[in-house]
Amino acid sequence: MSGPPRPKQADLARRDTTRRPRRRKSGVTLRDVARLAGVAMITASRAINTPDQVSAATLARVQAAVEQTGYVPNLLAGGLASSRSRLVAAVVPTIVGPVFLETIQSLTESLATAGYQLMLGQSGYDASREDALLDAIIGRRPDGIILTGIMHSEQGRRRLLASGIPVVETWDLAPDPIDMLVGFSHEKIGPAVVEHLFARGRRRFAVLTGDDQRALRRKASFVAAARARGLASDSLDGLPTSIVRAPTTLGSGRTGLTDLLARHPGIDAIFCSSDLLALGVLTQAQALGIAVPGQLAVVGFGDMAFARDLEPALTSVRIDGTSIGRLAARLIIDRAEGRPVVDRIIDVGFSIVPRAST
Amino acid sequence: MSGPPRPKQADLARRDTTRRPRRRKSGVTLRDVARLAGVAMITASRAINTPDQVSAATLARVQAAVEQTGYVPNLLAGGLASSRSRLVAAVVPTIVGPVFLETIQSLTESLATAGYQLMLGQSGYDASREDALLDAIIGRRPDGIILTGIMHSEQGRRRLLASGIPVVETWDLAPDPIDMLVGFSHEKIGPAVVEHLFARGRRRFAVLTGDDQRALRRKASFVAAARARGLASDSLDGLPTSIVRAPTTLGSGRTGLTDLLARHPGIDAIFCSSDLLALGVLTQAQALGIAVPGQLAVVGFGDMAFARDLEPALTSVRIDGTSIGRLAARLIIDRAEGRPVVDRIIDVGFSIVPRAST
DNA sequence: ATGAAAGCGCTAACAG
DNA sequence: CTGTTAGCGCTTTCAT
Repeated sequence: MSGPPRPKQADLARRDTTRRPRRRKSGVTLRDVARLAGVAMITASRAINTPDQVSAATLARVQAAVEQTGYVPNLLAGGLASSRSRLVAAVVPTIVGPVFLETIQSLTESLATAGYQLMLGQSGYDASREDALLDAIIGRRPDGIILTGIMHSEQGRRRLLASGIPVVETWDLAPDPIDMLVGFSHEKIGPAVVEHLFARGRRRFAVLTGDDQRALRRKASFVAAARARGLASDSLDGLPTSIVRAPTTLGSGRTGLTDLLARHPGIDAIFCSSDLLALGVLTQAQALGIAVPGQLAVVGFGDMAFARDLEPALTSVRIDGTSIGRLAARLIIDRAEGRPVVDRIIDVGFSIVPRAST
Repeated sequence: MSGPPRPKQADLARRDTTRRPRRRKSGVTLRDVARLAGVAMITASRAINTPDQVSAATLARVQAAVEQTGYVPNLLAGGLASSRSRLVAAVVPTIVGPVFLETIQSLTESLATAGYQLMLGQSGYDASREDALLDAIIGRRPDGIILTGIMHSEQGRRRLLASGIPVVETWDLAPDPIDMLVGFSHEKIGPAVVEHLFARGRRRFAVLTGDDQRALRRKASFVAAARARGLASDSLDGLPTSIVRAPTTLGSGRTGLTDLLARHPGIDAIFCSSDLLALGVLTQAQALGIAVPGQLAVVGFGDMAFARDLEPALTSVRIDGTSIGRLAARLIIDRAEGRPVVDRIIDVGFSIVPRAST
């Protein structure tokens, strides 16, 4: 299996090295383009990246050479040389569950338009993998990191900080952001929903929620607001509550309603932590012959596209996920291009979209 | 605004250059780790990447140095040197619309487990951006590219081929794959659904479909199979059909049913090109007082999680998106690690999950 | 098991 | 506007 002995070769063409040069694996490089265009590599580079810095004639020759060779710049090499990877990382707990989809979508688009690519990481609900994920991300030296959802062990925060990479946290209004922030206050949502329901004559509230941190904070603010209105008892958690495992599903909405009704038959309004949960409640209410909104008012969260088309149409808390994505991308890009970032903390707010279900 | 004049500095510490060396932007490098551990860079590299090749004592020293410095390897540099980026690109038409979510999810997980990251690109429904996206992807020299959905201009195929990057096409069974393939036959689905409905006594079929290529091919195979059964007329398209714009929504399902019913009051079964569309049909049927499955049978596509929890539970064509993602990842990784790839074309098939709606 | 040298392909920093 | 030189941080190749 041993290869042929290395020939003691004629040294005419060699300088003073007996080593075999590393073989080139890939195809066309900038060197080839430059050679073909009859310019220096750096000139070819400028023609491609900053065409203004090059004469029209040169530009045309380089472009022709690119065309002819099918050259595609190696962004790994470019990134290494310039410390600008043109990569942005996004971390989501999980991609299923439609909550962050809009945000990822608009993020991808905004970034692509500016010449950046999105790298996607899922932190899962498992904290141990978070560390490996962070390494994988930081190791690629992205121009920015966008965090959606949880992911803030103190350890993680420190490593992000130490990396020096711009970070945007989203979908929340943390008291002490790592760097930049695009979000809204989960604490303000509960009171707003309470007022909405109260104004429509509801008095016996219940909550059906997933067990993730944000949803639980919305629930807490809902209960607190109800208590302030004198609508929550001091026993139990203050309000009839059913907590289901995240990610929430239509099925857990159905069982959740059944569960709540069994324990608290008198309720006349339910605040759900997702539209999917609310759809489950609607479905189960129909199956049980409970009139919505007649006997029961239902409020969702997220205002997914389907909410308006349900029967009855679903009242929901609307978060503008598209704006969140667009703004987060802008923050990162501004920072990467060296532009001043004016608002490091952006509150996109929320709204309640009133529909037939309340 | 001019900076201070460059000092004509003492040349003691300099060699023969008067240039200012490029400043190091980032922090800890392998050089620092190696120095601290008292070994050569390459040894530190081996300790990190191939620990078996290093003595236990050296390994411990390097690990300690890594720990102490907080070193995170620069994967851009590593990728450039080794021609292995450990990046895999996935192209989806759009991320909203839950069809490919499962696949992306399992792709991300499988890749992360093996030390690879996923880069996400959206081709949109716009062919002009496809080209820019391809450049952005190829430029990063990913170890593999996974295609879901459309995206095959002849031009695009050629560029992918020329790039030499492993490609996996998914969610289809193309006659002439670019490279590798994990999918199923859309053409076999129509006949299977026809048989399913026929066996349940349905005879007057209709189709409600999005206007994307795959859905239209499923529809065509459905119509052809119905015709073979003698259940399609030769007029029109052979069957009552309503085509809505992709991405499909609950709302277009509602209007689609209304539309179909207005033109063809006698239909007793509808094949929908997505579960969301089917949910819309169910919703509208309920609003119109049409009994499902009594008067109308409904079949969806995708078998989303919610299908089983609907009222009535939805019969749907199940595609194992998770398997597709896992298998696609394995193909890419096997190829990247130099393992032989045995099955370049994998048919994951499909199944019909019979539920109450038929 | 460890190391020295030579790049990977590109761009920053200067000098015309 | 164009070119020269020297790296970016890592791994390959060959040698010990």
